[in-house]
Amino acid sequence: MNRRDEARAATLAEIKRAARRLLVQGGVGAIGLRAVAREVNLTAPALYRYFPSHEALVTELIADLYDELTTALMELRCAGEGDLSAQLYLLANGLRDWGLAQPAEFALLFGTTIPDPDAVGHDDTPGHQAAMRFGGLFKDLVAQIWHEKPFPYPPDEVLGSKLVAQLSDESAHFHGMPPGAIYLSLTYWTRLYGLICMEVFGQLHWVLPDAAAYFEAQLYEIGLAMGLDCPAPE
Amino acid sequence: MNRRDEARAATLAEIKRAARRLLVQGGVGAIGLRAVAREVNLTAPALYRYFPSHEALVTELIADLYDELTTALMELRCAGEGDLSAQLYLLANGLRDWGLAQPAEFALLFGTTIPDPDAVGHDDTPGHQAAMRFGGLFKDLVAQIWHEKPFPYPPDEVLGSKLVAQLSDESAHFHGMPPGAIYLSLTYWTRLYGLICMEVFGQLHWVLPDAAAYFEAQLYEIGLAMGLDCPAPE
DNA sequence: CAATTGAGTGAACAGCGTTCACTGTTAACA
DNA sequence: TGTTAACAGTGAACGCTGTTCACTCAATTG
Repeated sequence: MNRRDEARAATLAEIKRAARRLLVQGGVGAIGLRAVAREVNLTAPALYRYFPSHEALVTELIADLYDELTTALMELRCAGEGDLSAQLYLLANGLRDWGLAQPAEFALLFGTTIPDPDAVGHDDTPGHQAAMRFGGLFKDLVAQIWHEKPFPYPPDEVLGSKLVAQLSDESAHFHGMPPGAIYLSLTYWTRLYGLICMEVFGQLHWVLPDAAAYFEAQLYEIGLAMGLDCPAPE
Repeated sequence: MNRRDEARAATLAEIKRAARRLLVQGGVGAIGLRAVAREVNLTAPALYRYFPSHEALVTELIADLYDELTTALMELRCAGEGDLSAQLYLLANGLRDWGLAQPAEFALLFGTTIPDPDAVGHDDTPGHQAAMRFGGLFKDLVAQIWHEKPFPYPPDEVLGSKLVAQLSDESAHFHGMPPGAIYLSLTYWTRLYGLICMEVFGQLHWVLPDAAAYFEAQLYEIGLAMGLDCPAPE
């Protein structure tokens, strides 16, 4: 490790920290090259020694945030050792709290990422892998819940063959759960995920001024459906 | 109506059409003042005779899109005359199809709108009112379904007093439905809404390559829960 | 017919991402 | 140890953005 390499690593970390600071303060739009450069006492072109483009900087920031959120949630889950019900609550509330506390970061990860139809095969980007690790959080927990005490699930007939085929392909990621159980898990996941997104993005305030109680009720409902011993809300 | 006023109205409509064309082709980022101006054979400063700022242009475009989507869905609902189950399917699938067909417009309406904590009192913007009219679509349908054949709903005790209080405040918008029934309706709405958002924004492809079958199953489940006679999927 | 309103233009400003020629400093090799 | 190559960083510039301003010309009004 050269002295130059050390300086480089330090500067790179400082750039990321600055970018993140600007993101929190002023949203994605605030992450300008000149703004970041000013924050670390550099000029804008100097940043091109560290990132090939502005977009690359933001992309790397996204991957970092994903990793950070994932580890934070993993630690949170570890806090509820043994009690799977508590772990579900910790995970769901943890994600919600994180989103509500830092809407800008949350939006960067989960908001409005219109998929490029052309970009199909690039599943090896760090952002993609980080997203997969994040998704694994929920899959692992759900699989553990199911293997410990399988909850009832709809038979293949009511789901339709096309859906069952897709769910079966996902079976490996869900540690061998049957399609019906994966379907239910997916339902719960999309419910929580959609709920949090809507609340953070203000799409829920049209109808509910404070979504906390609603979220709690939904989480309770989902926990019950998974056969967990959940504390009744308020 | 002067000849000048006519020309003005025509130009304004043409500007909106051009902006919309650019939106469809290249997303929100493509709606540049110079790009729009070029499209209507004007210069960028000329647009300031019609809109106070670039943001105002986009905002007005949003309101227009809301209105257009709302009337399109209303017409779609009218197509399923009498059959409430068919109307639910038409509405849900209509919104989904609209979002999938025009992701850019969909993102503009429903994506990543981080609410400004300061801007609380401005509930009189055309965008807000358009959004309310849009929300009314689902509320009206659900209320009609419930009044025709009330579906079972959880008693107030299991929901918690805080949530019941909020739901009761919404009772007027749901044509006098009880809190428990509103709660269930809200659950179905957020499920559909979240599902469509996630699919359009590509957050569902991580786990399901084709979300059509999944959406159909969810819609079937929801229809059943509302006590409707729904066609079983495939 | 004269005065006024208003649409539209072209130049300009600050800021954006990005490129390029150019400085020093640091690391590597003879 | 001296020479050379690699590298961080700068300042100027390009084309782009939203926006403002002085100005022109046509249409409306009195």
